[in-house]
Formats: sequence, C-alpha cells, structure tokens
Amino acid sequence: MPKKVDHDERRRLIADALMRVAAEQGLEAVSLRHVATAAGVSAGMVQHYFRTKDEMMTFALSAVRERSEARVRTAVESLGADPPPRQLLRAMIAALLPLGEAAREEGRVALAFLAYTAVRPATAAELRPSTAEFVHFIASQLPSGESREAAGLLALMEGLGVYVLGGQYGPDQALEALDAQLDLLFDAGSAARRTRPGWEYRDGLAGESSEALEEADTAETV
Amino acid sequence: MPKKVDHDERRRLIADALMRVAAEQGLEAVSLRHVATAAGVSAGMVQHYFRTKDEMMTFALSAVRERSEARVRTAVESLGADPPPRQLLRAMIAALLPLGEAAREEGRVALAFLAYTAVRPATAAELRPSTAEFVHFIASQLPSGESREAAGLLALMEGLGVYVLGGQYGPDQALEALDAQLDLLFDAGSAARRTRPGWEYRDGLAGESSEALEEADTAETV
DNA sequence: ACCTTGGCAATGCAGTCGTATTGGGAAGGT
DNA sequence: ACCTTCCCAATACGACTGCATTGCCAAGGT
Repeated sequence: MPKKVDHDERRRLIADALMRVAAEQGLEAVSLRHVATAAGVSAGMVQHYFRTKDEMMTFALSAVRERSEARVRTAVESLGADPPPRQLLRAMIAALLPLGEAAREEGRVALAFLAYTAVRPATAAELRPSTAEFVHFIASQLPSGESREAAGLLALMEGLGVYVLGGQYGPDQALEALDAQLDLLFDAGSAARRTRPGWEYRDGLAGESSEALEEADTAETV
Repeated sequence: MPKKVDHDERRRLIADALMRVAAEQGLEAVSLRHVATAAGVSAGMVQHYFRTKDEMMTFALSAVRERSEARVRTAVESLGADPPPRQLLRAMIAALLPLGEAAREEGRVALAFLAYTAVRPATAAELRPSTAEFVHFIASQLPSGESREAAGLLALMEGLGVYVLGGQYGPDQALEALDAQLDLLFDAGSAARRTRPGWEYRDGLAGESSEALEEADTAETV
C-alpha cells in the first residue's frame, strides 16, 4: 500500500466545502470545480473521492443529517439524566432550529436538500423512517401521548426553521412560538395561566435560553 | 402597432411551463431551453418576453404566490359569509397544504422557491410583510388572540406541507395534526374532550374533508 | 532495485448554459 | 406602397458543466 490517507476524512473535508458553497449560493452553484476550490483542493481530487457528482451529493446529504443528530445529542447530554419531558423536547427542538449563525448556514443547506429530495423520491424515502421514530419518541414525552400532537409539534419545528431562514420570524419569535406550543401541550388543562391578564411569558425561559443557545452555537463554530 | 399579443398571457404561459419543469425535475433543471420546449415554443420567444432568466424566475415566483392566494380565496368563498373562526382557519390552511396531486406539484415548486429565496435575501424580503399580515389575521381569529400561537399555527402549516411533500406524512395525517392543533387552540380550557377514554378523533371532520379537498383539487386541474 | 498501487493534478471532450445578435415576416399607420 | 414596429425564430459566442483519460509522484511490498 503506498500512501496512507483517511478516506472518510477527505470526503468530509469535501462535503464541508460543498455545504459552504450550498449555504452561500444554493445547491445549483454546487459543481465539482466550485466545491474543489472552496475546499482548497484540485478538481481532480474531488473526482478521486467521489466518482460521480451524485455520489458526492448523497454523501453530503447524509453529512447534513449527521450534523443535525449530533447537534441534538449534545443538547440532550447537557441536560443531565432524566430531564423533565418538556425541557427535553424544548432542548431537542431548539437544537434543530437555525438560531445561531452556524446553525443558520446548516439550515440553509438542509432546506436546499429538502427541495432536492422532493424531486428525487428514492432519496426521500430513506429519510422517512427516522422521522417516524422521532414522532413516536415525541409522543412518548407528551402528557397526552398522542402522535397527532407529536406530528404537529415536529411540523411546527420544521415550519419555524423555514420561517427563521426566510427571515419571516426572528429567532426570539420562533422560540416564543415554540414555548407557546409547549404551553398548549403541557398545560392544556389549566388555561388560567395563559389568560391571566398582565402575565408575560418572556419572563420565563425564552429569553435567557435564547442567549444560551447562541453561545453554544458560536462555541461550536470555534 | 403591428400584431396584438397579450403580453401577460404569454408570460403566464411560459411561467406555467416553468412550474411544470420545476415540479418534475427541480429548479436546477429550469433553463430557457427546457422551459421553452415544455411550453411548446421556441427558446427565442422566451427571451422575447423575459429579457433575462432572473426576470423569468421572479415572475414565476410571484405567479406561485398568486396561485396560493387564489387557492385560499376560493376556499374561503365556499364557506359563505361570517364562518366560525375555527372553520375559517381550517379551510384556509387546508387550502395551502399539498393534499391533492395538483396542489402537490405546486407545493414542490413553492418548496424549490423557498430554497431559492433563502440564498437571495433581497427576494425573500419582499415576501415578509404578507407573512406578518397573515400571522396578524390568524391571531385575530384565535380565542387567545395571541400572535405567538398564530405564528405557531402558521409554522405548523408550513411544516406539514414540507413533510407531506417529502412523504413523511400522508395527507390524512397532516389533516389530523392540523385538527389536533385546532383542538388545542380552540378547546384548551376543556381538556375533557381530548382525554375522554374511547373517544376517537377521526369520527370528526378529518376523514370526509380530506376527500372533499381532493375533489376540489382535481376539479381545479380539469 | 524494481514494481505495483494509491493519491492527485491536468487536460480534453461533448454538451448545456445564459445572453447578444441577426434577420425575416406579419400587421397596422400614413 | 412604404415604412415602422412588434413577434419570433435562428444562430453564435464564451463560459461552464460532469466526466473520462492521462500521467506524474511517492510510498510501501518483494
């Protein structure tokens, strides 16, 4: 064997560059040569590690998903053992929202891939089971245990992410909407708390945890 | 004046073809020549009505938005005067979900444009005020009147649309999640209804209105 | 010392892209 | 009848695309 090069490390390096290009200019701007220059390597090297562009795209797609999972995992681990369901869900969902700048970039890439897979049903089918698992898990954490509510919460997260990326919602608005939803799901019986005049929700967790998330995000970038 | 040709009609014809191409193969496959052949015209004619590709894209984007608004408008008009808020919101949101095949195609295009505008902040900024208006309107229809809940409902709709397009949720599941959310927003005080043992939600509106929407959708296609 | 093998750069190729340019034909105004 | 003005098709151009091919270099195995 001649040289020793970590194959997967190179592929991740290239996928990183791809995500940078996609985050700035969209997936349409992703070409072998663009990615190569963004990665600081030659176009031939990209071809060496990905025999076809499609192979590169598929790898990058899975890389995006792995990043999201890692993001959730670290968010959950920072909660300690056996966190209350509401805090757990909030942390997981907030970790998936594009709140910081780094998460925003990843979100743009994820959104691009969302449209990408929408016209490639075969690729989209692979992501399906993990969504179903997630819905099931969310349902297990809800007081009602209903998967309809879990599916709704997950959809709300996705929509918040989309709107934050589009600039329609600010990060704080997204967190407020999330907390309002968790209020509905966890305190539906006692409506008094939400309707008590003069009560302001933002005195609660929303503000401070927004900043905390921002910190975590930038820390990750460094 | 030589010939008489309805300028805007031609542009809509071309935009229609563009949407067909984008729905089947994504926005990346949208080129002047592809759109031209899909529209059954020459590439030169496309250039005649859109001096640049960007102009064509911008026009198509606004055409997509107009279709969505029209979809909502007809759905609302079919409700008669002064409908109950819950029915009104349900009809509007259901009209925006990609439940039928035609709406699905339009949804794919809308999703593609979502990713498209995500890397073109200037274009995205134009869509912002209408979203804010929509949130405000939704809030006015909610019992709580809270815009946080309205923003959440709108985000839930967007997320449901994305997941239906991706095949993660079926149309019926999306409607169930929507109705569950409306339950939360409109009946939060009386949790008894949702927790009464043996009660099955699907006996309600969800099933039959799914079919009704499908009919309306195919009817529009014809 | 030779030779195989993997890492990598460079080049070539056929095709497509967006756009500019050209030109002909058809329809009115004068 | 001429001429202007618009509709539209065709073509040319340079840039770029994904991919295949080629060749050099370095690092082990034998």
